[in-house]
Amino acid sequence: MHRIAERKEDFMVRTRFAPSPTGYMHIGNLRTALYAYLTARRNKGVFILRIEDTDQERNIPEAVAAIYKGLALAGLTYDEGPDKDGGFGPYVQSERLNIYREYAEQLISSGGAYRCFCKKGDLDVGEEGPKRRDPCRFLSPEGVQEKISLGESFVIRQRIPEEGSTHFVDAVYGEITVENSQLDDQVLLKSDGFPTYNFANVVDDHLMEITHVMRGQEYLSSTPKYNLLYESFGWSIPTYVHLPLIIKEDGSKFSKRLGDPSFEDLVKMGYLPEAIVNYIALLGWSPGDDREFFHLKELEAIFDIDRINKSSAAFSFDKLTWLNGEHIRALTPEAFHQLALPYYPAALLQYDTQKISELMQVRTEKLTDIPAMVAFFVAVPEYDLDMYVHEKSKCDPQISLEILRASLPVLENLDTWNNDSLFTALKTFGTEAGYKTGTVMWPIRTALSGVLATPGGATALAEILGKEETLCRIKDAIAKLESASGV
RNA sequence: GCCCCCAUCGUCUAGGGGACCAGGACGUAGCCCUUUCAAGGCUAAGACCGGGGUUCGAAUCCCCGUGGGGGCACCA
Repeated sequence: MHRIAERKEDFMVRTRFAPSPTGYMHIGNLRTALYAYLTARRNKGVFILRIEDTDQERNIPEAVAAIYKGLALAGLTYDEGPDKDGGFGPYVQSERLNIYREYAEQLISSGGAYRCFCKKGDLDVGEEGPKRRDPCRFLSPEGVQEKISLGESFVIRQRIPEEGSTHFVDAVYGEITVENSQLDDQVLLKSDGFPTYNFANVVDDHLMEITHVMRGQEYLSSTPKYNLLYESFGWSIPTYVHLPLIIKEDGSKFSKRLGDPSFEDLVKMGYLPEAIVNYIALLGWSPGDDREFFHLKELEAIFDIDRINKSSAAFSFDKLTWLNGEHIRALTPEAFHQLALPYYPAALLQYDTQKISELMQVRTEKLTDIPAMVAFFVAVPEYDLDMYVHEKSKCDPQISLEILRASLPVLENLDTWNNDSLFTALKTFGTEAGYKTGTVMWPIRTALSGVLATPGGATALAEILGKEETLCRIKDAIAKLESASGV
């Protein structure tokens, strides 16, 4: 039944992403998925999605959907998975219970495992001293039979050798050796018949012919136990690729529970999925040259396990924000416009939003910044008069009033209303009146926006606002300046 | 407590015995450009955890120390 198909491509790289359904995509998980995906793609291999839902108490309904959604959002397409049979299914662990039971029994027969009748927590390690072996591992076959017939529930535990040490080579961390005496007789099959992760991952990775087991570094120390399992079964050991942790800049854990964003959260915060993926790729891996901007497709061509780092990496929102800006600027104007549109207030639609987007694209770092940046188009906010003070433009409220008054007829008489004609007209006006261009533009820009920074200068704003609204706002500003100065 | 892992600018990193008085990026500061702010360009400050070895020579190799992280569940 669960026989391994004879494959010609024995060397075919097969990687897997095996999340448990928690309801969201943790940043660390996303990176694990990404690296596994990239390794498969780079080697023309197969990327598999497997759902690890062996914890009955922790399963969240709908959580599997979040996994699909997350992967799709990131652009990580899998070749085999629950909804994409590749002949190695089922790809959901709760549907493989009979398989685990069968292999657990096999292990008991070969002596690699035994039944344990202790109650939960009985074997908890003490504060000090070597951990003691489970008494049940020494139970006679008769004793076991007796307890079974009495209906006592049991778990199946791995029988770790008393002597010796276990050694393996990790693709990232190199050689690792652990004394067997340090390893505990971990539970393989729980009393509810479900396997533990520790057992299921070994059985599945073998049956699914995973060549590169990629996972977080937190599994590094239990890997010797998995090796012992592989050995007990007589299976060949896959290449292990343990990934360094992702932490925060203060060195603490990056955790959803502690309020740190998940992948989905980051997207809601205005980051582009592609920028997040790009950034995540660089947390723990480097291409070897100075490039930092990558599209997924480019990563697929150059990602290399050999260049994965050992030490944990801190997640920097600053750098992600910068990279997000890079990705935004790399978008076509139309693509950016489509992304920006949902962030524009309804009232903005009276204007040429396409043009607004053109001005916004180079200035947007996060999509969520957009509403605040365009709010003035809809309505000029209350602002202080010293907004008209600008040293570099040699401007103050007095001069501003002069300029606004004088430029009003210039604008009123302008027939062609676009950025170029506006700029030419105002520049000419300034030259003739003896003002620097900047001195003319500052009060107008301020009058039109009421804010310190705008996407585009005075004439760009005027073009978008249109002649009528522009003149109206300038008159308002004149009135405001007049009432303040008492003139 | 025991075991395992890690250690280059604040952060991400390049570096795998001489090409390093350590390179790039983010962030920070300044300048240029300029119709505000950005973007772009230029410049500056900023690191090999400490101590021993090995070697003609060490950021690179070894050992010890220190610091940080991870693991020791019928969770993954």
